[in-house]
Amino acid sequence: MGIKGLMPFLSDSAPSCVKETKMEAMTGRVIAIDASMCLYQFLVAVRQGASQSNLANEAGEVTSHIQGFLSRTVRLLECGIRPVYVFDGKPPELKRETLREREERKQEADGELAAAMESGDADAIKKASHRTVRATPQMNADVQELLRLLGVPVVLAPCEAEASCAALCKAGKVYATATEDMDALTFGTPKMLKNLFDTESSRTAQKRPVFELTLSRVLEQLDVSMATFIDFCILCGCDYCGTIRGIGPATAFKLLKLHGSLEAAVATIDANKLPPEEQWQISEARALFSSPPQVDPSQVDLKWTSPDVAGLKSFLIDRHSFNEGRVTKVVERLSACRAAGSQSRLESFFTAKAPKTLPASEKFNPFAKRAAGSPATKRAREIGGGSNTGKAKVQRKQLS
DNA sequence: ACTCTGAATCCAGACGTA
DNA sequence: TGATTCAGAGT
DNA sequence: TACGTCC
Repeated sequence: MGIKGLMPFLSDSAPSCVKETKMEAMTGRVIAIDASMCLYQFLVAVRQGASQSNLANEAGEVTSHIQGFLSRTVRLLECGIRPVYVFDGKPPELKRETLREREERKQEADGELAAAMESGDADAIKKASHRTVRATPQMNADVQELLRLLGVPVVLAPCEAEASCAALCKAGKVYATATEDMDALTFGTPKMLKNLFDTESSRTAQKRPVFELTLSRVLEQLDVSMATFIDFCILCGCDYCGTIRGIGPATAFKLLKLHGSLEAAVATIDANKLPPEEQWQISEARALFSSPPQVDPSQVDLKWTSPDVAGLKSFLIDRHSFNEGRVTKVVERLSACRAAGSQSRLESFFTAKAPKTLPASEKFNPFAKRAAGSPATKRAREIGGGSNTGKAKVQRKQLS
Protein backbone atom coordinates (compact mmCIF):
# COMPACT_ATOMS: atom_id res chain seq x y z
CA MET A 1 0.00 0.00 0.00
CA GLY A 2 2.20 2.72 1.20
CA ILE A 3 1.48 6.33 0.42
CA LYS A 4 -1.00 6.99 -2.31
CA GLY A 5 0.57 8.49 -5.42
CA LEU A 6 3.85 9.37 -3.74
CA MET A 7 6.25 7.94 -6.32
CA PRO A 8 4.84 9.81 -9.34
CA PHE A 9 4.69 12.95 -7.24
CA LEU A 10 8.34 12.72 -6.23
CA SER A 11 9.42 11.94 -9.78
CA ASP A 12 7.72 15.08 -10.97
CA SER A 13 8.22 17.46 -8.10
CA ALA A 14 11.43 16.38 -6.41
CA PRO A 15 13.39 14.67 -9.18
CA SER A 16 16.72 15.25 -7.50
CA CYS A 17 15.80 12.67 -4.86
CA VAL A 18 15.61 9.91 -7.45
CA LYS A 19 18.68 8.38 -8.98
CA GLU A 20 18.82 5.56 -11.46
CA THR A 21 21.11 2.74 -10.55
CA LYS A 22 21.62 -0.97 -10.99
CA MET A 23 21.78 -3.95 -8.75
CA GLU A 24 25.43 -4.37 -9.70
CA ALA A 25 26.16 -0.98 -8.18
CA MET A 26 25.23 -2.40 -4.77
CA THR A 27 28.17 -4.77 -4.54
CA GLY A 28 29.58 -4.89 -1.04
CA ARG A 29 26.59 -3.16 0.48
CA VAL A 30 24.26 -4.25 3.23
CA ILE A 31 20.62 -4.02 2.22
CA ALA A 32 17.54 -4.43 4.42
CA ILE A 33 14.65 -6.24 2.77
CA ASP A 34 11.03 -6.49 3.81
CA ALA A 35 10.77 -10.28 3.99
CA SER A 36 7.02 -10.44 4.45
CA MET A 37 6.48 -8.60 1.21
CA CYS A 38 8.83 -10.96 -0.63
CA LEU A 39 7.02 -13.93 0.82
CA TYR A 40 3.72 -12.66 -0.44
CA GLN A 41 5.10 -11.93 -3.90
CA PHE A 42 6.58 -15.38 -4.27
CA LEU A 43 3.34 -17.00 -3.29
CA VAL A 44 1.57 -15.01 -5.95
CA ALA A 45 4.15 -15.41 -8.68
CA VAL A 46 5.66 -18.85 -8.34
CA ARG A 47 2.94 -20.95 -9.85
CA GLN A 48 2.49 -23.43 -12.54
CA GLY A 49 0.09 -25.13 -14.85
CA ALA A 50 -3.44 -24.38 -15.88
CA SER A 51 -4.63 -24.39 -12.30
CA GLN A 52 -1.90 -21.94 -11.34
CA SER A 53 -1.10 -24.00 -8.30
CA ASN A 54 1.92 -23.34 -6.13
CA LEU A 55 4.92 -25.60 -6.10
CA ALA A 56 4.58 -28.19 -3.36
CA ASN A 57 6.59 -30.94 -1.68
CA GLU A 58 5.54 -34.58 -1.48
CA ALA A 59 3.46 -33.88 1.57
CA GLY A 60 1.49 -31.35 -0.40
CA GLU A 61 2.89 -28.37 1.49
CA VAL A 62 3.50 -25.23 -0.55
CA THR A 63 7.15 -24.57 -1.39
CA SER A 64 6.92 -21.63 -3.78
CA HIS A 65 8.22 -19.26 -1.15
CA ILE A 66 11.21 -21.48 -0.44
CA GLN A 67 12.09 -21.69 -4.10
CA GLY A 68 11.73 -17.93 -4.44
CA PHE A 69 13.79 -16.97 -1.41
CA LEU A 70 16.48 -19.47 -2.27
CA SER A 71 17.11 -18.31 -5.80
CA ARG A 72 16.77 -14.63 -5.01
CA THR A 73 19.08 -14.79 -2.04
CA VAL A 74 21.74 -16.68 -3.94
CA ARG A 75 21.48 -14.12 -6.69
CA LEU A 76 22.01 -11.28 -4.22
CA LEU A 77 24.98 -12.97 -2.62
CA GLU A 78 26.54 -13.63 -6.01
CA CYS A 79 26.17 -9.96 -6.67
CA GLY A 80 28.17 -9.25 -3.53
CA ILE A 81 25.16 -7.82 -1.74
CA ARG A 82 24.71 -8.64 1.92
CA PRO A 83 20.99 -8.94 2.53
CA VAL A 84 19.22 -8.55 5.88
CA TYR A 85 15.70 -9.90 5.87
CA VAL A 86 13.28 -8.10 8.17
CA PHE A 87 10.03 -9.82 9.10
CA ASP A 88 6.83 -8.10 10.12
CA GLY A 89 5.72 -8.39 13.72
CA LYS A 90 2.36 -7.56 15.18
CA PRO A 91 0.55 -5.04 13.01
CA PRO A 92 -0.28 -1.72 14.65
CA GLU A 93 -3.78 -1.19 15.91
CA LEU A 94 -4.24 1.70 13.50
CA LYS A 95 -3.90 -0.67 10.58
CA ARG A 96 -6.82 -2.74 11.71
CA GLU A 97 -9.33 -1.25 9.30
CA THR A 98 -6.98 -1.69 6.35
CA LEU A 99 -6.36 -5.30 7.30
CA ARG A 100 -10.05 -5.93 7.77
CA GLU A 101 -10.81 -4.65 4.28
CA ARG A 102 -8.00 -6.73 2.87
CA GLU A 103 -9.34 -9.87 4.51
CA GLU A 104 -12.79 -9.06 3.23
CA ARG A 105 -11.52 -8.89 -0.35
CA LYS A 106 -9.75 -12.17 0.07
CA GLN A 107 -12.91 -13.81 1.21
CA GLU A 108 -14.72 -12.46 -1.81
CA ALA A 109 -11.94 -13.92 -3.93
CA ASP A 110 -12.34 -17.23 -2.12
CA GLY A 111 -15.92 -17.26 -3.29
CA GLU A 112 -15.01 -16.32 -6.84
CA LEU A 113 -12.39 -19.02 -6.89
CA ALA A 114 -14.85 -21.66 -5.79
CA ALA A 115 -17.31 -20.54 -8.43
CA ALA A 116 -14.64 -20.53 -11.11
CA MET A 117 -13.52 -24.02 -10.20
CA GLU A 118 -17.11 -25.13 -10.42
CA SER A 119 -17.51 -23.77 -13.91
CA GLY A 120 -14.01 -24.80 -14.92
CA ASP A 121 -13.15 -21.36 -16.23
CA ALA A 122 -9.35 -21.56 -16.24
CA ASP A 123 -8.89 -17.87 -16.72
CA ALA A 124 -11.15 -16.98 -13.84
CA ILE A 125 -9.44 -19.54 -11.64
CA LYS A 126 -6.13 -17.92 -12.35
CA LYS A 127 -7.30 -14.43 -11.52
CA ALA A 128 -9.17 -15.36 -8.38
CA SER A 129 -6.45 -17.61 -7.02
CA HIS A 130 -3.94 -14.79 -7.11
CA ARG A 131 -6.15 -12.78 -4.83
CA THR A 132 -6.68 -15.49 -2.26
CA VAL A 133 -3.04 -15.75 -1.29
CA ARG A 134 -2.29 -15.74 2.42
CA ALA A 135 1.05 -16.09 4.11
CA THR A 136 0.87 -18.52 7.02
CA PRO A 137 3.02 -18.63 10.16
CA GLN A 138 4.42 -21.91 8.90
CA MET A 139 5.60 -20.25 5.71
CA ASN A 140 7.32 -17.52 7.70
CA ALA A 141 9.01 -20.18 9.79
CA ASP A 142 10.10 -22.04 6.64
CA VAL A 143 11.74 -18.96 5.23
CA GLN A 144 13.46 -18.07 8.48
CA GLU A 145 14.88 -21.55 8.73
CA LEU A 146 16.10 -21.40 5.15
CA LEU A 147 17.84 -18.09 5.74
CA ARG A 148 19.49 -19.36 8.89
CA LEU A 149 20.83 -22.31 6.95
CA LEU A 150 22.09 -19.98 4.26
CA GLY A 151 23.91 -17.92 6.86
CA VAL A 152 21.93 -14.79 6.15
CA PRO A 153 20.76 -12.62 9.06
CA VAL A 154 17.09 -12.38 9.97
CA VAL A 155 15.57 -9.56 11.98
CA LEU A 156 12.21 -9.98 13.67
CA ALA A 157 10.56 -6.59 13.80
CA PRO A 158 8.25 -5.90 16.73
CA CYS A 159 5.78 -4.22 14.39
CA GLU A 160 5.98 -2.98 10.82
CA ALA A 161 9.05 -4.26 8.97
CA GLU A 162 9.48 -0.95 7.15
CA ALA A 163 9.88 0.85 10.45
CA SER A 164 12.66 -1.43 11.60
CA CYS A 165 14.36 -1.24 8.21
CA ALA A 166 14.36 2.52 8.63
CA ALA A 167 15.87 2.23 12.09
CA LEU A 168 18.66 0.00 10.81
CA CYS A 169 19.39 2.39 7.99
CA LYS A 170 19.38 5.45 10.21
CA ALA A 171 21.82 3.71 12.51
CA GLY A 172 24.12 2.99 9.60
CA LYS A 173 23.70 -0.77 9.96
CA VAL A 174 22.43 -1.03 6.41
CA TYR A 175 23.02 1.11 3.37
CA ALA A 176 19.41 1.16 2.22
CA THR A 177 16.00 -0.42 2.46
CA ALA A 178 14.90 -2.36 -0.59
CA THR A 179 11.14 -2.17 -0.92
CA GLU A 180 8.29 -1.20 -3.21
CA ASP A 181 6.49 0.36 -0.31
CA MET A 182 6.88 4.12 -0.31
CA ASP A 183 6.08 4.48 3.35
CA ALA A 184 9.62 3.35 4.03
CA LEU A 185 10.46 7.00 3.44
CA THR A 186 7.72 8.13 5.77
CA PHE A 187 9.24 5.93 8.44
CA GLY A 188 12.46 7.81 7.86
CA THR A 189 14.66 5.50 5.81
CA PRO A 190 17.53 7.70 4.61
CA LYS A 191 17.83 5.65 1.45
CA MET A 192 15.47 3.29 -0.26
CA LEU A 193 15.81 1.15 -3.36
CA LYS A 194 12.85 0.57 -5.60
CA ASN A 195 12.60 -2.07 -8.31
CA LEU A 196 15.76 -3.73 -7.05
CA PHE A 197 14.41 -7.12 -7.98
CA ASP A 198 12.90 -6.27 -11.32
CA THR A 199 14.11 -8.86 -13.73
CA GLU A 200 14.96 -7.84 -17.23
CA SER A 201 12.28 -10.16 -18.35
CA SER A 202 11.33 -10.27 -21.94
CA ARG A 203 7.63 -10.02 -22.37
CA THR A 204 6.80 -6.71 -20.85
CA ALA A 205 9.84 -5.03 -22.40
CA GLN A 206 9.42 -2.50 -19.61
CA LYS A 207 12.72 -3.12 -17.91
CA ARG A 208 12.59 -0.44 -15.34
CA PRO A 209 15.81 0.65 -13.76
CA VAL A 210 16.49 0.45 -10.07
CA PHE A 211 15.66 3.72 -8.36
CA GLU A 212 17.63 4.96 -5.40
CA LEU A 213 15.66 7.47 -3.37
CA THR A 214 17.35 9.75 -0.88
CA LEU A 215 15.20 11.12 1.90
CA SER A 216 17.34 14.17 2.61
CA ARG A 217 16.91 15.24 -1.00
CA VAL A 218 13.18 14.77 -0.79
CA LEU A 219 13.03 17.15 2.13
CA GLU A 220 15.46 19.56 0.55
CA GLN A 221 13.76 19.88 -2.78
CA LEU A 222 10.26 19.92 -1.37
CA ASP A 223 11.57 22.37 1.20
CA VAL A 224 9.82 20.77 4.14
CA SER A 225 10.78 19.33 7.50
CA MET A 226 10.45 15.62 8.20
CA ALA A 227 7.46 16.37 10.38
CA THR A 228 5.72 18.15 7.53
CA PHE A 229 6.61 15.37 5.16
CA ILE A 230 4.93 12.89 7.47
CA ASP A 231 1.85 15.08 7.64
CA PHE A 232 1.89 15.27 3.86
CA CYS A 233 1.97 11.49 3.58
CA ILE A 234 -0.93 11.13 5.98
CA LEU A 235 -2.95 13.62 3.97
CA CYS A 236 -2.16 11.79 0.74
CA GLY A 237 -3.51 8.58 2.19
CA CYS A 238 -1.70 5.86 4.11
CA ASP A 239 -2.49 2.54 5.75
CA TYR A 240 -3.34 4.12 9.05
CA CYS A 241 -5.93 6.71 8.13
CA GLY A 242 -8.76 6.98 5.68
CA THR A 243 -8.38 9.06 2.55
CA ILE A 244 -10.14 12.26 1.63
CA ARG A 245 -11.88 12.24 -1.67
CA GLY A 246 -10.45 14.84 -4.00
CA ILE A 247 -7.18 15.18 -2.16
CA GLY A 248 -4.13 13.70 -3.82
CA PRO A 249 -0.45 14.50 -3.48
CA ALA A 250 -0.55 17.79 -5.37
CA THR A 251 -3.47 19.19 -3.47
CA ALA A 252 -2.22 17.82 -0.18
CA PHE A 253 1.10 19.54 -0.66
CA LYS A 254 -0.43 22.88 -1.55
CA LEU A 255 -2.71 22.74 1.46
CA LEU A 256 0.17 22.06 3.80
CA LYS A 257 2.27 24.84 2.32
CA LEU A 258 -0.62 27.24 2.60
CA HIS A 259 -1.72 26.39 6.10
CA GLY A 260 1.38 25.08 7.77
CA SER A 261 0.07 22.15 9.72
CA LEU A 262 -2.06 19.14 9.02
CA GLU A 263 -4.68 20.33 11.47
CA ALA A 264 -4.89 23.76 9.87
CA ALA A 265 -5.07 22.26 6.40
CA VAL A 266 -7.78 19.83 7.39
CA ALA A 267 -9.75 22.62 9.01
CA THR A 268 -10.27 24.17 5.57
CA ILE A 269 -11.83 21.00 4.22
CA ASP A 270 -15.55 20.40 4.34
CA ALA A 271 -15.99 18.46 7.56
CA ASN A 272 -18.31 15.84 6.12
CA LYS A 273 -15.78 14.95 3.47
CA LEU A 274 -13.45 13.69 6.15
CA PRO A 275 -13.31 10.02 7.03
CA PRO A 276 -15.23 8.94 10.12
CA GLU A 277 -13.57 9.65 13.42
CA GLU A 278 -12.24 6.16 14.00
CA GLN A 279 -10.44 6.17 10.66
CA TRP A 280 -8.98 9.61 11.04
CA GLN A 281 -6.61 9.37 13.99
CA ILE A 282 -4.19 11.95 12.71
CA SER A 283 -2.01 12.40 15.75
CA GLU A 284 -1.78 8.67 16.34
CA ALA A 285 -0.75 8.06 12.73
CA ARG A 286 1.80 10.82 13.03
CA ALA A 287 3.22 9.25 16.17
CA LEU A 288 3.38 5.86 14.50
CA PHE A 289 5.40 7.23 11.60
CA SER A 290 7.73 9.36 13.67
CA SER A 291 8.42 6.95 16.53
CA PRO A 292 7.13 3.50 15.67
CA PRO A 293 7.86 0.31 17.56
CA GLN A 294 11.12 -0.84 16.00
CA VAL A 295 14.18 -2.92 16.69
CA ASP A 296 16.98 -1.35 18.65
CA PRO A 297 19.78 -1.34 16.07
CA SER A 298 22.46 -1.51 18.74
CA GLN A 299 21.04 -4.87 19.81
CA VAL A 300 21.14 -6.25 16.28
CA ASP A 301 24.25 -8.13 15.33
CA LEU A 302 24.41 -8.74 11.62
CA LYS A 303 26.52 -11.67 10.53
CA TRP A 304 26.86 -13.48 7.24
CA THR A 305 28.26 -16.93 7.72
CA SER A 306 29.01 -19.93 5.57
CA PRO A 307 25.95 -21.96 4.78
CA ASP A 308 25.15 -25.05 6.79
CA VAL A 309 25.46 -27.36 3.83
CA ALA A 310 24.27 -30.52 5.53
CA GLY A 311 21.33 -28.76 7.11
CA LEU A 312 20.47 -27.04 3.86
CA LYS A 313 20.46 -30.30 1.94
CA SER A 314 18.34 -31.98 4.51
CA PHE A 315 15.88 -29.10 4.61
CA LEU A 316 15.55 -28.76 0.87
CA ILE A 317 15.91 -32.34 -0.33
CA ASP A 318 14.53 -34.48 2.48
CA ARG A 319 11.99 -32.14 3.93
CA HIS A 320 10.82 -30.25 0.84
CA SER A 321 11.46 -32.59 -2.08
CA PHE A 322 13.95 -30.41 -3.90
CA ASN A 323 16.02 -32.04 -6.61
CA GLU A 324 19.36 -33.13 -5.24
CA GLY A 325 21.34 -32.11 -8.31
CA ARG A 326 19.90 -28.64 -8.28
CA VAL A 327 20.61 -28.20 -4.62
CA THR A 328 24.18 -29.24 -5.21
CA LYS A 329 24.50 -26.56 -7.85
CA VAL A 330 23.10 -23.96 -5.51
CA VAL A 331 25.61 -24.93 -2.87
CA GLU A 332 28.40 -24.60 -5.40
CA ARG A 333 27.22 -21.16 -6.38
CA LEU A 334 27.16 -20.21 -2.71
CA SER A 335 30.69 -21.30 -2.00
CA ALA A 336 31.86 -19.58 -5.15
CA CYS A 337 30.61 -16.20 -4.00
CA ARG A 338 31.74 -16.79 -0.45
CA ALA A 339 35.28 -16.02 -1.54
CA ALA A 340 34.17 -12.73 -2.98
CA GLY A 341 31.68 -12.22 -0.19
CA SER A 342 34.03 -10.47 2.18
CA GLN A 343 34.89 -7.89 -0.41
CA SER A 344 34.07 -4.40 0.63
CA ARG A 345 33.63 -1.38 -1.48
CA LEU A 346 36.77 0.32 -2.62
CA GLU A 347 35.37 3.63 -3.50
CA SER A 348 35.56 5.73 -0.41
CA PHE A 349 38.49 7.66 -1.87
CA PHE A 350 36.61 9.02 -4.79
CA THR A 351 33.19 9.50 -3.35
CA ALA A 352 33.92 12.26 -0.95
CA LYS A 353 30.56 13.37 -2.21
CA ALA A 354 30.16 16.97 -1.36
CA PRO A 355 26.63 17.38 -0.11
CA LYS A 356 26.00 20.00 -2.71
CA THR A 357 23.15 22.18 -1.74
CA LEU A 358 20.23 22.44 -4.06
CA PRO A 359 19.93 25.89 -5.63
CA ALA A 360 16.85 27.72 -4.45
CA SER A 361 15.66 27.88 -8.03
CA GLU A 362 15.34 24.11 -8.08
CA LYS A 363 13.15 23.88 -5.06
CA PHE A 364 9.70 22.71 -5.83
CA ASN A 365 7.08 25.40 -6.17
CA PRO A 366 3.66 23.82 -5.90
CA PHE A 367 1.96 26.98 -7.13
CA ALA A 368 4.01 27.52 -10.26
CA LYS A 369 2.35 26.83 -13.56
CA ARG A 370 3.62 23.87 -15.44
CA ALA A 371 5.81 24.40 -18.43
CA ALA A 372 3.27 24.42 -21.18
CA GLY A 373 3.80 23.63 -24.81
CA SER A 374 6.11 20.69 -24.64
CA PRO A 375 4.06 17.87 -26.04
CA ALA A 376 6.05 15.32 -24.14
CA THR A 377 5.17 17.01 -20.90
CA LYS A 378 2.54 14.42 -20.20
CA ARG A 379 4.64 11.98 -18.32
CA ALA A 380 7.97 13.62 -18.06
CA ARG A 381 10.17 10.79 -17.00
CA GLU A 382 13.05 13.01 -16.13
CA ILE A 383 14.74 10.96 -13.53
CA GLY A 384 18.30 11.77 -14.30
CA GLY A 385 19.22 12.98 -10.86
CA GLY A 386 18.36 16.58 -11.50
CA SER A 387 21.61 17.50 -13.11
CA ASN A 388 20.83 20.22 -15.56
CA THR A 389 23.41 18.81 -17.91
CA GLY A 390 21.44 15.64 -18.10
CA LYS A 391 20.27 15.10 -21.59
CA ALA A 392 16.95 13.44 -21.70
CA LYS A 393 18.00 9.93 -22.25
CA VAL A 394 15.03 8.69 -24.07
CA GLN A 395 15.74 5.23 -25.17
CA ARG A 396 12.26 3.97 -25.38
CA LYS A 397 11.48 2.05 -28.45
CA GLN A 398 7.87 2.23 -29.36
CA LEU A 399 7.30 -0.41 -31.94
CA SER A 400 4.18 -0.54 -34.03
C1' DA B 1 -8.06 24.61 -20.65
C1' DC B 2 -5.77 22.30 -17.44
C1' DT B 3 -4.83 19.38 -13.64
C1' DC B 4 -5.91 16.13 -10.68
C1' DT B 5 -8.26 12.12 -8.78
C1' DG B 6 -10.09 7.72 -8.98
C1' DA B 7 -11.97 3.76 -11.40
C1' DA B 8 -10.54 0.15 -14.66
C1' DT B 9 -7.10 -2.90 -16.28
C1' DC B 10 -3.11 -5.76 -16.52
C1' DC B 11 0.39 -7.86 -14.04
C1' DA B 12 3.06 -10.07 -10.49
C1' DG B 13 10.06 -15.11 -9.72
C1' DA B 14 14.21 -17.06 -11.31
C1' DC B 15 16.44 -20.48 -14.00
C1' DG B 16 17.87 -23.45 -17.84
C1' DT B 17 17.42 -25.08 -22.34
C1' DA B 18 16.45 -24.93 -27.24
C1' DT C 1 -0.89 -4.54 -4.44
C1' DG C 2 1.33 -1.47 -8.03
C1' DA C 3 1.76 0.71 -12.27
C1' DT C 4 -0.46 2.56 -16.17
C1' DT C 5 -4.18 4.51 -18.70
C1' DC C 6 -8.44 6.96 -19.31
C1' DA C 7 -12.78 9.56 -18.13
C1' DG C 8 -14.73 12.89 -15.74
C1' DA C 9 -15.00 16.19 -11.80
C1' DG C 10 -12.99 20.20 -9.95
C1' DT C 11 -10.50 24.47 -10.37
C1' DT D 1 15.03 -14.24 -26.78
C1' DA D 2 10.91 -17.36 -25.89
C1' DC D 3 9.22 -20.94 -23.24
C1' DG D 4 8.85 -24.68 -20.00
C1' DT D 5 10.27 -26.07 -15.32
C1' DC D 6 11.27 -25.66 -10.47
C1' DC D 7 8.35 -28.82 -6.09
